[in-house]
Amino acid sequence: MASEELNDLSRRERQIMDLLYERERASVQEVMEGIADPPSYSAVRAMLRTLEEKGRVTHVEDGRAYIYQPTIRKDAARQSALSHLLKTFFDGSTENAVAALLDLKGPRLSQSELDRVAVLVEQAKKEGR
Amino acid sequence: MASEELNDLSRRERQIMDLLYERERASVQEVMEGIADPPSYSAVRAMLRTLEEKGRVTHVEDGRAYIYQPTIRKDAARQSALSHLLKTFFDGSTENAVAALLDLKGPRLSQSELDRVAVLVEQAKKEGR
DNA sequence: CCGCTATTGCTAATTTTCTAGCATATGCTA
DNA sequence: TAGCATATGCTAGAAAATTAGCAATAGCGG
Repeated sequence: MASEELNDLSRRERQIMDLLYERERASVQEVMEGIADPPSYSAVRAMLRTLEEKGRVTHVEDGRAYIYQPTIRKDAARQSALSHLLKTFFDGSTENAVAALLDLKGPRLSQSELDRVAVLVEQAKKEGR
Repeated sequence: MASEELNDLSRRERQIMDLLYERERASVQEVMEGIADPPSYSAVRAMLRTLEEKGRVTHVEDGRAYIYQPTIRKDAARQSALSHLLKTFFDGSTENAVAALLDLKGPRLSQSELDRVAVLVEQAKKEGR
């Protein structure tokens, strides 16, 4: 049961998938504009076609234009990416990951946001009983 | 000022870098064994050489064998990866990311681990004053 | 010392990725 | 309705990634 997550994608394909997850959906133009050091319009089209063949994206038509979006839901992709990150960089430790996360934005985290995070942790504690 | 993070690496190169971060350091053999659907020994060697040319890894000799490790420190690479993940999947929201993180392991998170996370959040709150 | 094994240095070939650009269709506007 | 701008469908080519395998060297066991 092979359910690859972020493997088997080439560099540019991954860039495109990332953008599609960030934006939820996008036209060829938008994909191209959203990528740093962007490939040509033509190249983006070709890669979206490839991704569609691989079953990673679908498109719907909006007028003449195609709007693409990932086939795997964002929350599933998220879990998978997070899981991989945890394994690769945090030795599987949720605690370490949270620490890094809090560190990342440092003082730019608002008190209220931290409050909400605290609530989440409380909830988890209760559920874990 | 070009400080690429995880771009400009090919699929296999990324797999290798991930493994090196996970293990901190590894021989060619270990890299090969650590990768799912592994490339040949020869291929791994070639890619490690490429990565070294690109400045992403260095090696030291251990007897006849080379032991490779990333040039960018784990904590820096971590921050960068986390930052990218946050942007791509969590709309930049630390809160959402923590929620997903707590969700990921669900009930398998120990009370004591949650306690330590709570402490981290408390600290962040104080520092943010 | 001799042969065996594991390792690196290379180079060349194959496969995959990435790109360009032509042909064609569709909607919009004057 | 004619012309323009913007899309897609293709196909072919160039560039990059991936792989294989030969030659040479170093250590080790007998």
